Amino acid sequence: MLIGELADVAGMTSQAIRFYERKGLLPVADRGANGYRVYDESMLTRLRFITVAQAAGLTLSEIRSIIDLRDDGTVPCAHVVALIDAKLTDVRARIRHLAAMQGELEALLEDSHLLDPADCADDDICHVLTRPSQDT
Amino acid sequence: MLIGELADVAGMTSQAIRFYERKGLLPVADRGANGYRVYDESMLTRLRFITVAQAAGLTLSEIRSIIDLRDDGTVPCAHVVALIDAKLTDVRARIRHLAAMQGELEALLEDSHLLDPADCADDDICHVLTRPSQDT
DNA sequence: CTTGACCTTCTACCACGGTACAAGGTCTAG
DNA sequence: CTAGACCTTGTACCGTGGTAGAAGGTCAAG
Repeated sequence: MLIGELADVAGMTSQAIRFYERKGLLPVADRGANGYRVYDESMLTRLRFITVAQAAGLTLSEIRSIIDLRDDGTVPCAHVVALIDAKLTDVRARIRHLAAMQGELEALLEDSHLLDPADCADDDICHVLTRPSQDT
Repeated sequence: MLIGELADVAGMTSQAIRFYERKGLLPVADRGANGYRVYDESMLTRLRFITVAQAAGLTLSEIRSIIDLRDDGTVPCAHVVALIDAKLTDVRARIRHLAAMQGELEALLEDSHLLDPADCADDDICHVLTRPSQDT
């Protein structure tokens, strides 16, 4: 299997596969007599793992840390659970942060109805943004 | 007022101010006889506006679009309201996306309790991540 | 034997918001 | 006059996950 075919099956581009290899997510590929990378089925499993892990919100370096453990002969389950746990904490924090921002944006929109563009002073740039923080 | 003093008052670094100038968020500064940038109070208002707008989640290029309108003599309120509206839609979508991810991560953690690391197959990399998508 | 579709490497680029450093000029106090 | 604290410019770098393009080698079909 050459890189292009593998890429098609895995639903990504050849460049992405080379990129993953460079990043250490894939073993350095075997080469054919012509220098072309040659793959077998097991590589597809790996690519699918990467895709699934990415969908779970893990970064490539986190995924790499999992793969490194596995390649070292360690069962990575505990590490994966720790990563997922940390990611969950992170996601919850981001949701809180975005929810706060959502509230602020809604308040800005709300207040903007009460403001007359004719009153928007030059040195304020725009009172829709500057009033709320100054009035509160 | 030189750039360092302005930076101190505005709570940012001199480099950041030069960066904003390069990005067109600030007018090209007047220079003293020695070539140093010289600022007056009005620049502080501008920097504060940038800070407030950033806190509202606007990007520097969005902030620039507001400032450009103001500098063109147009009252930017309507544009600002449109930006805030779009940002709100964006924030809501991101929250939905993160909430979905949160649910998936919680499910993965939940399921991980039922899995025995001893069963984690080599070619799976780790079943904590791969099982759910394959079992479902 | 040429055309087209592959493959190879290397390098640079995208957004985002700056930060860091180098090499130089300037100003003020002692 | 010199040290230290400013200022100037230009350039490169950080992380994230790739994409794009150049310049070349390879292979199968016609």
